[in-house]
Amino acid sequence: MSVEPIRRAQLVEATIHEIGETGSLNVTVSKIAKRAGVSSALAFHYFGDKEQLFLASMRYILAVYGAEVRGALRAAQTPKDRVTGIIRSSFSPANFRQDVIAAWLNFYVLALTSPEAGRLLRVYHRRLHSNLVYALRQLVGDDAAPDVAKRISGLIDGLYLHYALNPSDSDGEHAEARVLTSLENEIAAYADAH
Amino acid sequence: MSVEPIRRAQLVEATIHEIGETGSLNVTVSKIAKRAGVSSALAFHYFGDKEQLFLASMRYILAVYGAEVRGALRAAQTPKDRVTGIIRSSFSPANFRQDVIAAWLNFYVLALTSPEAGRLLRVYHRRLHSNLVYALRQLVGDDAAPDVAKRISGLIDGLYLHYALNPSDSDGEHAEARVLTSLENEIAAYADAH
DNA sequence: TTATTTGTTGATTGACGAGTCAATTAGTCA
DNA sequence: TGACTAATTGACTCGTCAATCAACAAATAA
Repeated sequence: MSVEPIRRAQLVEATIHEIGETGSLNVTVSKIAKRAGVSSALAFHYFGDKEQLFLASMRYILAVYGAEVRGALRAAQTPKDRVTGIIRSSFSPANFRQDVIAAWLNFYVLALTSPEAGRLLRVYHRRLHSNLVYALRQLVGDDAAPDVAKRISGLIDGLYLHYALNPSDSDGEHAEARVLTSLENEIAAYADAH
Repeated sequence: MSVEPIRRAQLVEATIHEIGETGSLNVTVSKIAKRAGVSSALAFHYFGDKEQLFLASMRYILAVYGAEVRGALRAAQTPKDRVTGIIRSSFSPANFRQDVIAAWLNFYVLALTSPEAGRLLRVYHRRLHSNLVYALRQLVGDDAAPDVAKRISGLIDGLYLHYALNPSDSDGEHAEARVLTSLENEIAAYADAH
């Protein structure tokens, strides 16, 4: 069988590592290729240009995250399990690796100008939102679910950002616990209203 | 009187504009200088290097934001006014300008590797946090205030991010309203507990 | 007036990096 | 074996850009 998928995976992983080390997209394709053990020309051969290489890396990160969420949803017994599963997946160790954090922040910046990056990001947001809405319906009602979902997902991303930028003052578990507390607040607020 | 402060301000503003247009820090000092109507050499003369020029721009943005918050706090009559004032300042039009958004996101990326940027960001976070805690004490009690503040500030940054990256699906007022709703939830949760 | 400080720039450099391409090697299969 | 395809690279191009510096202009002081 062909080596292409292997090389692609090597290059994607090298890209993530390299971005994690320098903290920015100012990484030369040569360095990435060297880390992957191939020539830079090969990276261009398989990915066309640097942006595509980075986008492939982001798709990989998103795929890993998506798999984790699906696993949590599959294991969930109750509606609440579903929501907490999504939240916990968002704060899983995989997402808190230094290189994954760096990739995310640079992805945000890229999304400002690259239509393709913007699309990819919006797909992720929509999926997260619809997963949350679906799980929240039975907890806070059909009407409130979309708004609650916005608040939960906003909090997830905001606390993730805080952690990413100041790991010393809060760890992943803290951040996760904070979101879960907000979830309780939301459920309680709904219960009161009924 | 000397022209230095004028030139510095021109360069800072030009930097912010230029970053807003390209969406990234990949802006040449020459372009910035040209927009400011001076030579690139002058920019280096006044700021030393590119990073310092960008950090000066961020300090400017933070100063504008800080002034807005102080104004809101000064005008506040009740504890709740104080909190809503902070929240509203965070979502003020000044913060939603395309160039300010771009500056913020790039600032986050830079904070990953530049100690000076990291320090500056942490100063901002601490100030926001302590403002919130102070205002929240009378609303949710001394014990809960710090945790509530973390959730509110997380939500502010998260929703700001969402707006920044997908302006079509939510505008600034929406985002602001969502945070205010969460604030009500927090206050209600505290009231119930007593 | 001359001397001195302040403001300013054009020209230059040195390093780097994305992307290309012609050429080589390794693998496949008839 | 030889012919064909896939995988891979070294060397090169072309452009870019941060940073420097020597020199010039303008204002200010003596």
